[in-house]
Amino acid sequence: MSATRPEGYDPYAFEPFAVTVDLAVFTVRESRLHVLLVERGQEPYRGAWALPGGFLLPRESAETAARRELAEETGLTEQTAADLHLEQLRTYSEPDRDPRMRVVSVAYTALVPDLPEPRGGGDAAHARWMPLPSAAPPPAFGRGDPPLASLAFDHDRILADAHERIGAKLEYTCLATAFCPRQFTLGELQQVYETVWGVELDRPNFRRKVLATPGFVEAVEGEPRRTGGRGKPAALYRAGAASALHPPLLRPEGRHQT
Amino acid sequence: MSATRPEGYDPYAFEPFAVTVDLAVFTVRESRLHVLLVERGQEPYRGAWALPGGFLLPRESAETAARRELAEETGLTEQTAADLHLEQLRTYSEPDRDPRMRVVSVAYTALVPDLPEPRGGGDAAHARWMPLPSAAPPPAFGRGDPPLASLAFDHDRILADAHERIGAKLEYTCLATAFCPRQFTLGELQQVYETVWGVELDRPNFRRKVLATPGFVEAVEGEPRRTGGRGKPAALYRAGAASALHPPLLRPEGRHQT
DNA sequence: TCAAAAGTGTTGATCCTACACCCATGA
DNA sequence: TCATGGGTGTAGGATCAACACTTTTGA
Repeated sequence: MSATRPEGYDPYAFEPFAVTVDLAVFTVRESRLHVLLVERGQEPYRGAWALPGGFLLPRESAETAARRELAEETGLTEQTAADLHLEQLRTYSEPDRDPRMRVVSVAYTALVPDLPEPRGGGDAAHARWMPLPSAAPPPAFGRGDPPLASLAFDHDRILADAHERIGAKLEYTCLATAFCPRQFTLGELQQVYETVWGVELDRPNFRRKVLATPGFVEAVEGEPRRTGGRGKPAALYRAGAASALHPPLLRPEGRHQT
Repeated sequence: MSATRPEGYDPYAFEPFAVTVDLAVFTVRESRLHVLLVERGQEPYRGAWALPGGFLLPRESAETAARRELAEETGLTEQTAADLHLEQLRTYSEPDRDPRMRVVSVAYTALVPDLPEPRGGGDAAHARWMPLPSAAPPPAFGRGDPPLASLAFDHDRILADAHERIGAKLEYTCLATAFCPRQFTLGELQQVYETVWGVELDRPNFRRKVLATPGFVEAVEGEPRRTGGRGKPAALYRAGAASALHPPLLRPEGRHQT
């Protein structure tokens, strides 16, 4: 894809690349951030946990492949999975990241509401939601932190990058609602922030901030109410049309560091 | 790269993918944002302008390939090019983005100071700095805007994505300094913001904001001074160690929109 | 002496934080 | 009636935009 390609370039002359997608699928349950992992049934890394993923089909874009894998691994229909938040993270291409052959992987991050236990559509028999350490993720833009766990391939690194990214994106986008069910209370939305960031937020201020941002959430008309346990029932909201937060909702530590 | 790979997977059984890197190299000169383009010498899109780029060598990561291409196209030594800002943008993998074969491209964004005219190291005989329309780029998170120009392949889209990304990143990172030479004045730094965003900023406030952010810039000791034309000579600074801006430096329009 | 760019000061508006306080519900 | 979570109010501090003003240079 360049002016520098030699005239008679033959794609078969090079060692072929395989292209895969890997998914970091996050959810919030029981005030913990969880990621969807699958247990590998074969070498290499047999028995190790890995991010779900798979090869691109011959006429599939990475986006399409990621959406397909997401549906497969969560056990949802493609129809339902089409509504889930999915975004490209970055591409990993170190030559030896897979010991067998040259594999370039396009990693995606998905945010889903608390779903029923994954029942794989065949392949993903050993899929599980794994809680992440509840410590706050490293502040954005710092690399080189140690891996969180010990996953197959370079999936520790991918997971750490994804974790860091969503923490940063909560600051200046509305995507926290992607973790919530169709209708949710402001308390539930606040829990998402507190869980992902690992901090406590002031409820009155959080409420004002969210409601003051046009398009972040919309009140649900018929005033049904609902409770998270006991206490006063809360008003219900659904996600609004906005995607960016202006001005951003900064992490409390954010304002005291470099 | 997944538990779903069949046991006897043969990479040669699939149509092979080619993997390339494409570079959106930006610079600021004469108060205009410029991008480095090359003229294609062969079909398809012969005679059209395209982003520089090329194939991954067999044992090269995308990052390494991008760094190598950056050095080649700018005519700098690899040594010098190693200091330039280079970051992954995203990966483009639509099946028909190249009419000849299946090509997956990892796009990178590079920010460079105002360099001498590119004298390609052989391949890039027809490289040129092209000014971008001086209108402000679309605010972050809005997609689906019309392409800026008419480049080969899907390079319009890549360029638009890169343009949008750097506009957004100036808000919450320190990377505006990547556009400046080793030593620069605050006036030059402000010009970078004004050029990329297409707005005018208040000089006193800009100055205070930059100096109040620890690690953004460092005063150069021996008080040499320098002028941008006429007027009072300005103090010189160099880039600091910080990479993130907390709190961010928001675009003026940013605070009045959704 | 004038234009142009650097740099300092000030003021009023706005935003944010940290609270205090009341409301509605289940046990 | 008490504990729990939802929701409103408010005062002080920090931040910021706007603009006036001084300084230093080249022409």
